[in-house]
Amino acid sequence: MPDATIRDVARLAQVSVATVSRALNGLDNVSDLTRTRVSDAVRELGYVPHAGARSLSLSRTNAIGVVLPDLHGEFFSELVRGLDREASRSGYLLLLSNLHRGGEQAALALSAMRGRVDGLLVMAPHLREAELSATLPSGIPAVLINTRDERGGRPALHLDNRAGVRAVVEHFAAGGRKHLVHIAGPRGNIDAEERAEAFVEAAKANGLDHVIAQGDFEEESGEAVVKDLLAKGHRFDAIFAANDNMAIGALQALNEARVDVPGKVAIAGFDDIPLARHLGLTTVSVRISELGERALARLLNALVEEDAGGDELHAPELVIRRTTDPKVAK
Amino acid sequence: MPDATIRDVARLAQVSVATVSRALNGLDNVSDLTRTRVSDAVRELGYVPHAGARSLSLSRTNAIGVVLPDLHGEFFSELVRGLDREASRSGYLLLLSNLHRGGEQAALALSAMRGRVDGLLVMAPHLREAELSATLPSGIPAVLINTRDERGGRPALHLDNRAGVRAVVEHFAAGGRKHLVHIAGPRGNIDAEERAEAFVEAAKANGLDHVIAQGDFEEESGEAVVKDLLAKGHRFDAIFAANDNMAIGALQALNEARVDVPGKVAIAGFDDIPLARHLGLTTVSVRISELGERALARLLNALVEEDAGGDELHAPELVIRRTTDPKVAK
DNA sequence: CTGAAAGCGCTTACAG
DNA sequence: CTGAAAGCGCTTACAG
Repeated sequence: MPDATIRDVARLAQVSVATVSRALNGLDNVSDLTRTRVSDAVRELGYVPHAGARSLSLSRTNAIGVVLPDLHGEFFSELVRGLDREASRSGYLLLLSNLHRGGEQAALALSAMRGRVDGLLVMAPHLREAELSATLPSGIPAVLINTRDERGGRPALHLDNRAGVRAVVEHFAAGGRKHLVHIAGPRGNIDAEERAEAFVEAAKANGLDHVIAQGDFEEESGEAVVKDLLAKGHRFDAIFAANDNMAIGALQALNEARVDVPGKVAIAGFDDIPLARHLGLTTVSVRISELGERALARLLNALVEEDAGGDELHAPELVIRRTTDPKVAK
Repeated sequence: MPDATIRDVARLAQVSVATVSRALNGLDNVSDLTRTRVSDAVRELGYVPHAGARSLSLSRTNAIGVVLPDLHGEFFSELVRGLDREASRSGYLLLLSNLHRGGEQAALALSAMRGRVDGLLVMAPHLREAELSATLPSGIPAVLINTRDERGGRPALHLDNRAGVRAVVEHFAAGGRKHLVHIAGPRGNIDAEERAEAFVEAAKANGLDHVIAQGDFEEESGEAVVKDLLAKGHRFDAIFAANDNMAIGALQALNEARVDVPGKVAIAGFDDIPLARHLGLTTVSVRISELGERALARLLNALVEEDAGGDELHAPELVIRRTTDPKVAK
C-alpha cells in the first residue's frame, strides 16, 4: 500500500485538499471542527506530507547543499557538526556531496543540487574563482569556505591563517626565542602558503632570525626536517610547523636527539588535533565547527537578504601548552 | 532572472517540452537534428534540470536520508565517509539529519525525510525497536545501524563486538596472561554492555581469572580504575578496556606506577583511534567506514529487491601493538 | 520522430 | 470558512 497523500486525507475527512493543506499548515481560516476532522484523518492514515512536492509548490526546500572536498577526519566532522548545528536550529537539512575527484565532477555535483536546495556551501580548494563561477549555479545563493577566491566577489569565509601565525611568532618572541624555523606545508595548498608567508612577515616584524624548511603536512616530513637541521648543525630555538602532524614529527626527532623541549627549543603546530592536547603541544586551534556555524548562518541570511559579498575572516586561537612554555602544567 | 526551465529550452529550440525531456534523458526516439537544437538551447540558457521536479515525476529522488545521533569526531566522519563513498558510486546524495536530542525529535527528523529520499539509514542507539518502528515511515526502505533491534525484524548492521572481544581475550591467553581486568563502558550503552558480556564469556571459555571494573568511556575513568586496583593490591596481568580512551588512561596510570607494559601487564583497547597507533596500543579496529559502506550498499539493494531483514555483523579486526606484545616494533 | 495532455503531491490566489 | 482550479517543473503513456 503506497503512502497516503493529501487526497486520501481529504477524502477521509470529507473536505477538499485545499482545506487539508490549510489545516496542516496551521492557517487560521479553518473551523475548529474541520481542523479536528483533518487531524483525525491524518492520524488514522499515518499521513506524512511529501516534502518534495511541498518544495516544488513553494520553491523552497529547507535544505542546504554542502559540497566538500575529501577532508580528513577531524576537520570534516567538526565542519559538518558546525553546519548541522546551525542548520537544524533553523529547520534546514544538509544535502551532502563530496568531491572525490576534482574538476569535472564539481560541475556535476553542483548541478545535482539544483532544485533540491535553497543555498549552497562550497569548499573547493583546488578550484580558482573563474572555474568556480563557471560552475556555480547563478540563481542560488552560495557561500564559499576556505576557497581560493581572488576576486572576492562572492560571500566567503576564510580561516585567518595570518592572525594565527602572528600569535605563534609573537609568543615565541615573548619567550625570548631568536632563531625560528618554519616547517611549511605542501606547495599549492593555500593554507600552507598563507602560513609560510605570514611566518616570514611576522618574524621580520619581530626582528627574528628565520628560515623555512619544506614539509608536506605529514608527520614524517616534520621528523625528517628536524633531523636534517640537527645534522647540519643549524642553530635554532623555536620551530613552528604548519600543522600539528609535522610538529609532532619534529617533537619526536628532538626527543630522540635528547634536545630539551621547551628548554632549548620551543615547538608549536597548527590545527589543535586531539593528539596535540595529549602531547602538550602548543598550537593554533582553528575551531572549525564555529567556522561551519558562521558559514551556514551567513548563507541563511543570504537567503532572505542580499549578501554584499566579500571575505569574512575566522580567527583561530593560540593554545599554549608545554612545548613552548615550561610553566604550563599539562 | 529566474533559472531557465524546460519550457524555456523548448521555446528556444522550437520543440515541445516532451521532446526536450527525451533529448535530455538520452532516449533514442529523438532525431539528431532535434537533439542538437536542444543541446544548443540548453547551453545558451545555462539550463540545469530541476532535480526536485524530476523526483516528483519519477517518484525517485536519488537521495538517501541519514539519521544519526550526536557522534564523536572520528566515528562520525568515518561513518559518513563510508556512506558517501558507496552513495556517490551509485549517484546518490546523502541527506543528513542529526538527532541532537532524543525521542520526540527523532519522529520529526524522520518525517522531514518523506518525499526527499528513497531510503533511510538510521542509527538511534537510545531508541528501542518498538519506538523506532512507530517512528519509521512504512513506505520507505530503511536499514538500521548499531541500533537496539531486539526483534531483528528490520534489515540491520551491527558491529560484532563479541568477535572483537574474543580476539583480544584469546590474544591475552596466547600470551600467557591469566588474570584479566575489563574496564567497562557506561551502563546503558549497548556496545559497552555487549563488550562486557563477551569479555566474561571469553574469559570463562579460556579458563582465565577475570574481573570487571566500571568505567565511562572517558580517559580519566581508565586511569582511576587502575590506580584503584593498584592501591588495593589487586593482582592482574592484562587489562582490556572497552574503548581506547580508557585504555590510554589505564596505560598512563601504569606508567606512573612504573609497572612494566607489556612485561607485567598487557593492555588492549577498542576502536583504534589515531592516538592508539601513536601510543602503540593494541586494540580492536572497528573499520567504521566499511560498516558505512556495507550499510549503504544493503540499503541500495533493498531499493530494488525485498530485503529479508535481520542482522548483518561487521567484523572488527585485532591490531596487535606493543602494549601487549614486546616483539612488535612500533 | 514528435506533441498535447495527464499526472507526481503539494500550495494558494480567486470566488463564493 | 471552504472548494475548484491553476501552477510548481518535470516525465511518459497515448496518438499520430
